[in-house]
Amino acid sequence: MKNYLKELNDQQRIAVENYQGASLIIAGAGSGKTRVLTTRIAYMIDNHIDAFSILALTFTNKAAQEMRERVETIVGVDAKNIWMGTFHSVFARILRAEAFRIGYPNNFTIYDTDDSKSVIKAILKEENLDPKGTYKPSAIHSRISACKNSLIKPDDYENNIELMDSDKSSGKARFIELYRKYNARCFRSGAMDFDDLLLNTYDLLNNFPDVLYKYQHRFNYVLIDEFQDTNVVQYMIIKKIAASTRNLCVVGDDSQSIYSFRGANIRNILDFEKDFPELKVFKLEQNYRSTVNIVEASDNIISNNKYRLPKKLWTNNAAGNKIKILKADTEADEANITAFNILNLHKNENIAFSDIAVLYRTNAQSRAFEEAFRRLGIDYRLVGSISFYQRKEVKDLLAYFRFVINPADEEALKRIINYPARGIGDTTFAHLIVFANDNQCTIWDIINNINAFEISNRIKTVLTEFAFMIKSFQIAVKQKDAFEAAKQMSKESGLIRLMSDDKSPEGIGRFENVQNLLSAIKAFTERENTEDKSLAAFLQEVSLLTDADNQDFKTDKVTLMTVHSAKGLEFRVVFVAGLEENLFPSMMSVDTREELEEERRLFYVAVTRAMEKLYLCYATTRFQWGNLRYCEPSRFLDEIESKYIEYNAGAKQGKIKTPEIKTSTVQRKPVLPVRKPLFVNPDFKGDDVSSLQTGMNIEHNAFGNGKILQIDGVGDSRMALIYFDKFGQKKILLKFAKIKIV
DNA sequence: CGATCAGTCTTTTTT
DNA sequence: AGACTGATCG
Repeated sequence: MKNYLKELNDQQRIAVENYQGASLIIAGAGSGKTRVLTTRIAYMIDNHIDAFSILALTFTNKAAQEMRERVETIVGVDAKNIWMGTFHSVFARILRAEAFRIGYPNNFTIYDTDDSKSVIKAILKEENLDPKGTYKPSAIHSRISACKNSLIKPDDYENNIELMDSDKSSGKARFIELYRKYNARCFRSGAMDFDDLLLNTYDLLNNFPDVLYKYQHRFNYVLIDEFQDTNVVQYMIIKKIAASTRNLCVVGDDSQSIYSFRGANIRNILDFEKDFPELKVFKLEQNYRSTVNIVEASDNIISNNKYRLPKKLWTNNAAGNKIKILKADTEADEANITAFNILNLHKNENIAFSDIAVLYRTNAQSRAFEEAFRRLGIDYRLVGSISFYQRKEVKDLLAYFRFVINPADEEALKRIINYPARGIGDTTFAHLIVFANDNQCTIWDIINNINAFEISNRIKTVLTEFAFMIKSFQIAVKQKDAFEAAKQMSKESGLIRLMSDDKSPEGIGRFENVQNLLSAIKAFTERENTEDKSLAAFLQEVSLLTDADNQDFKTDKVTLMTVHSAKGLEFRVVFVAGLEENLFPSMMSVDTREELEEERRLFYVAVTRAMEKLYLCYATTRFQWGNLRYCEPSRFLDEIESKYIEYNAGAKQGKIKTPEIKTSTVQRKPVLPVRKPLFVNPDFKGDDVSSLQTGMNIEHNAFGNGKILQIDGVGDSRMALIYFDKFGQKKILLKFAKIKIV
């Protein structure tokens, strides 16, 4: 028997050896899931399975990287050839090769949530809808996202009477229209949002048999980590890819499913059993991570959930310390008590800071801890929801790169066109959008033909200079390597000067971030085993990185992060903060059993991160929206049997007061103007525009029938003034127009 | 067009 | 309390 197999227990080893066919590995917290997955892959390669034919999908980029390293230590360089990554990054890679089939440029941009919301805001503005009323950008976005994650496209949505009716009755009748317009706008910008990466991959496999064939035959073995957190599209995609070989191995723990708000669906596990009736089920129930107290307390917690697969974790580890409950007066007090305990652990028990984590429900809670830690000189690393690449100054420079690579990218253009200030304000940009809409072309097309349009000469000059600069950047990107091109753009755009002029502490921080971005590009171009070192490849990679992917957990610092980002990690000591009603469980999630059970699974995840010591903290008062609130201890604390718990003085007797309920201010409903939806006929064939003359009756691909009132200009600048029956008078640049003579 | 100021709204969680 | 928006003025 191979040496690495000897290190496994019987359940683990069987799960490794049975790599053919469909497998469901139900792996409890701390049961050696990653070890099984990596050993299984190594074992496959040892048994002459071609590394190129293995696809392994993980939850984070970091997990993929670590898994690759671990496989490599067993089987060597072959591990480099395995396709390993997150759903999003692997599919983005596939789409980059195949995007042309669905009408996208291969250098398509990936829109992050901010970009998506900004697109929605722009649409709401054009449609004169109130972004604070019924149509909140974030609400629209999450609804669109939910649709995409459940494979409901605009046509499906419109045909679904239930959805349409519920929109009507809730006053959101125009949602479907916004959904379509949002998609159209992204498409026109050559951009895909996170959900499109999944949906478009699905479409690709579904609509192009040759593509499906190609990937089915390329990936003979598919492995999925954290399967409980996959959503419908993700499952549909892997089902398609694995359909011919049926070698699909999924690993997961239903008790750790914490992403249903993102469309994750525990039902995938049930569907998997139905779709692959031949599957073998393996259960990993021995916990190697935590003490008896922690394992049994976590079992107390999770047994309150009704919906779960039967399994029982056990451990051979020591009984360990009791779980300590810390009661604090305020959030600052909570942070101080935590900091104090951390210093004690560090001094008296010689526990490294890097072995300690503070976990909380919401990112906003980090602040108090940061302050306390700074005051007491405790080094910490903050894993936030905003990654390095989402900081404003970094995104600004990235936007230059994005736009140079994909000049259809409107969101990028919006960021850079007047930054640094060039005297191109909102009004001008709004004009450009109107011109682009009228001409059914991109804003970049308009800028390049700006002389044909009615706009002040000052603006024309500035825009022409801008276009000249962008074109010089485009040449740089073609001729130089990613780093040199990036350096040139950061200088010549004026961004560097803008940053270095700002001598405030924040300004210096921003300047450093931009320098760090350039260093990251440098490192990217010098990296081994990355074949595509273009700036475009760099952009794609960083748009899918999370903050956790960027952290190095090796330096000796205490880790601060949300429970969500702690998934998959473990620490010798864990503090779970803010265990109060309306915070953990969240106020938003106590209305239904399903939501509450998800909060409980989240708490379960938090507790099971701890190896040796666990502290559960709560405060009796907390500042929220500038108001002091009284807090009740979390109901979850009562779910742990008292024999596993040790209270600090008076911890259990929290003051119980009903929190004040903030009454919402009555908002006046905006008057909605009527606007005709625009239907663009994709199959429309225009006549030769040079034959057009004043007085002709014509048909336009988007605006329908009209009459030419006037034509002026020559060459590319030739424009027609047209009166449309449905849209009134418009000035249209003939270069882009699709017009038929009637 | 851009800077400043007042008023509004915010909190889940993330690829 | 702090970020963000929109209105007003230079």
